[in-house]
Amino acid sequence: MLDAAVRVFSRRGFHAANMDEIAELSGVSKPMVYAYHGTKEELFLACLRRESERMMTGIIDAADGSLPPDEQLWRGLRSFFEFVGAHRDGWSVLYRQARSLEPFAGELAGMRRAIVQVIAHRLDVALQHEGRQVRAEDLTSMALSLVGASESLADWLASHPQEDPGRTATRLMNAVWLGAARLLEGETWRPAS
Amino acid sequence: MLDAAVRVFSRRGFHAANMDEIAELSGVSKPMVYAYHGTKEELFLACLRRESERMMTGIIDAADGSLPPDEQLWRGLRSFFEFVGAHRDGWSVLYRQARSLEPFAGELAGMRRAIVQVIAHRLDVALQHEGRQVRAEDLTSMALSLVGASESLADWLASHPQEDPGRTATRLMNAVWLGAARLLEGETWRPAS
DNA sequence: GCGTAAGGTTACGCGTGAGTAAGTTTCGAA
DNA sequence: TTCGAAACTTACTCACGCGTAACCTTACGC
Repeated sequence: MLDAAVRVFSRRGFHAANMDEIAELSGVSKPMVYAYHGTKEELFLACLRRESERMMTGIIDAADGSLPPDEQLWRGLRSFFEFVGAHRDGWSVLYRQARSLEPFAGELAGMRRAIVQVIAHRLDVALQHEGRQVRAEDLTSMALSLVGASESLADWLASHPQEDPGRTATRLMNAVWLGAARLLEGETWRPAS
Repeated sequence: MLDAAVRVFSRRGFHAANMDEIAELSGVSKPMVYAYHGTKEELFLACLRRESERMMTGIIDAADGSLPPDEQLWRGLRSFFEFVGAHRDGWSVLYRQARSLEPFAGELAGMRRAIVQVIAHRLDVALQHEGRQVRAEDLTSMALSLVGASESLADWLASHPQEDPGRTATRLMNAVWLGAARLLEGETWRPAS
């Protein structure tokens, strides 16, 4: 029943989705949907919570803290892309719908900030381990870039069903990790003008 | 009048925005809005077109093709972040609202694909100039990552008014360009497992 | 067999907001 | 001074879709 809701919300968007369609796709009548999940907002929130928990637990379990930093990062990314590949509709609800709808945007934004902070912290640990100190704001912007790049590739992956999530994760590692490694060596790029 | 519409759309979202509020903020009555811009969808589209054109012309003008690749990239990025800094509401409409609304998503997605292809092509030129051949799909994923990272930082910038757009652009260059440089030297990251 | 409660459905009330018809003011030309 | 059209407003219609009241039906204890 939540599956039906997630599908309709992802295809139509929160507002354009109507409860009758969700009910029909669930194979029950509308008052049943209300009986089980309350109002439309509550139903949407239930979808949101389920999908975000599925995603987060996968990532957290994958990125075991005892592994080396690059391995941690890679496993986290792979888990993320696997979630997107397996739950395209869920991803669409989390990323496209919830982020722009006022009652829900805050919750999602908070979750995203938490992820960014976790990644920034891991980067910090990795860099300190190599004896380098990096400003907090630079760490944050690196983490933000990484998350944004992941989201972008995730969206691409969601519309390319034949693609392998692991391959996508590897591509991103290549594009990002090596840049981080350079920074780690003290190299920086500066504008000429 | 479009300014008022952009503001309301960005704050409330397309559906929650109502024409009465837009009319009131414009300082005219509702039928006037309809007289000048047709239906709500047409009004939104007008906002979309204006904001996207502002953004695109800025970026295209900045990234003059005769400059060296890194300088081109940096100027394009700086122009993009300057747009976001100066037109937060416009950015919000383009990025948060339009992408998730069915009648408009296609147009925006097409524009974004075009940007990704342009960047991928520029990267290709830069790499070939250094004598390296890279698979088309790798170029695309690098460009997608770059665009996603830019969007992510743009969103962060939009909620940090005191921040300097140029600084944000420089940070992104540091995080991304150096990674590309490594790839350029033939180095790649591979999963251990 | 018969009351009753759990688990449904059908059919409606009602607010909201897009879009408009009809009326009003402003202002320039004759 | 009057006519008329352009520019604008007030006050409405009407569809849509959330949420619910009222009505069925199946199954189980007594």
